[in-house]
Amino acid sequence: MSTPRQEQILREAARMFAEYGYHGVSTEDLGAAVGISGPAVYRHFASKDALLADLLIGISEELLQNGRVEVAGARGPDEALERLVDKHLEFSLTEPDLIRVQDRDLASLSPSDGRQVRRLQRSYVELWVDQLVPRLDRDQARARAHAVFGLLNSTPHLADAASHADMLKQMALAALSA
Amino acid sequence: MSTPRQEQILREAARMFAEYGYHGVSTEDLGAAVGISGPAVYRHFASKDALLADLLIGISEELLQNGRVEVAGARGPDEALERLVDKHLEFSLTEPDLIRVQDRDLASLSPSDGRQVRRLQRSYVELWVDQLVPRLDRDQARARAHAVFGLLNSTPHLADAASHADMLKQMALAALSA
DNA sequence: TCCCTTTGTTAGAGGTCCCTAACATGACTG
DNA sequence: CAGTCATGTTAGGGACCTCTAACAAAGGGA
Repeated sequence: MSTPRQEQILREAARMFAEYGYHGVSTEDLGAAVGISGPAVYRHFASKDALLADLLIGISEELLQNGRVEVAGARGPDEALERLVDKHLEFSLTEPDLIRVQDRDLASLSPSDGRQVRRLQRSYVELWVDQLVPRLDRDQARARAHAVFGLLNSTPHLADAASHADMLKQMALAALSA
Repeated sequence: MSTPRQEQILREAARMFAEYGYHGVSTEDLGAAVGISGPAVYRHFASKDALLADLLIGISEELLQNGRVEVAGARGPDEALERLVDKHLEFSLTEPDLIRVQDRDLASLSPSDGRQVRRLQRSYVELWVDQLVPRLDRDQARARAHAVFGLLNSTPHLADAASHADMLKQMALAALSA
């Protein structure tokens, strides 16, 4: 389904999109990053749009899938929230570029791909909201979830984010319970 | 120093850059947003780069200036932190577009403008860090400050952020004390 | 009244970008 | 060994983008 070359291009694309934005990176840049010409990228992706869609749909699906597994494995909402925080943090520590691209270049997707990504993201948010409803109404819960995402997704701004993982987890849990 | 027309263009530019990114908005788009042609924008700004620089330097200076005033008016670090949270939140509620553009399109600035903006941002961070050092070492304090910025800057993702201002403040304070 | 400044217009130069066309080459496969 | 497929290459078309040039019109002194 996905060749090594494709994965390689996607990884470099994530890095460059995170820094310069989708429109700030040319197909020539993308090819050069993996040692091929610009047009050769089209042997592996139908279009630059499709490449971005692959990235964003992939990350959205992975986040949602991870989240569902954690919630299913938890005994109750409190444990579920702690596991969601752990998993989300792990993701944002290992893939800060993808985290950054996801909310940065969503508007550059085609309308149909944009809808799909937003639908996946909404499902992921609702997963968190479901664990918060025992204590809050859904509207507050949604705002709280987004705020915690902002906190956990701050890792791209940190030089050595991994060394602060524990602290970020404690901050997130404190914010969830405030 | 700054004409009404310039302010008008800057406001529309912030809105469009926040949504599509600097490279995703053309000078024609910028002009059209205020009812003039694309080239007419150059009667008010030397270049598209200069326009972005105006935006980013302006917001960075305002944040830093606001922060300094709050810290100077506080009796101690705890009160200073609460006032910093209040002011930052007020800013991100009234100017979500600028908040978004600031960390999104920084890489599109000229090297020299980029340095200036990063210097201002660093000073702002250190303002927070200074209030946290009684309890933490500077490295942890910096990570904590960035995480709280992420939390407070989540307002662009919220439909009706203003109605959750109180909750966001409590979350931020809890995260600072965790 | 005349001229200068300000702020707009359209035309277009020069460059970049996405993507296709046409061709090359090496590895399988019958 | 001939043919096909996968994966590269260079050349270039057509669109768009930033910015300049050349000109117009309106307002405000001297």
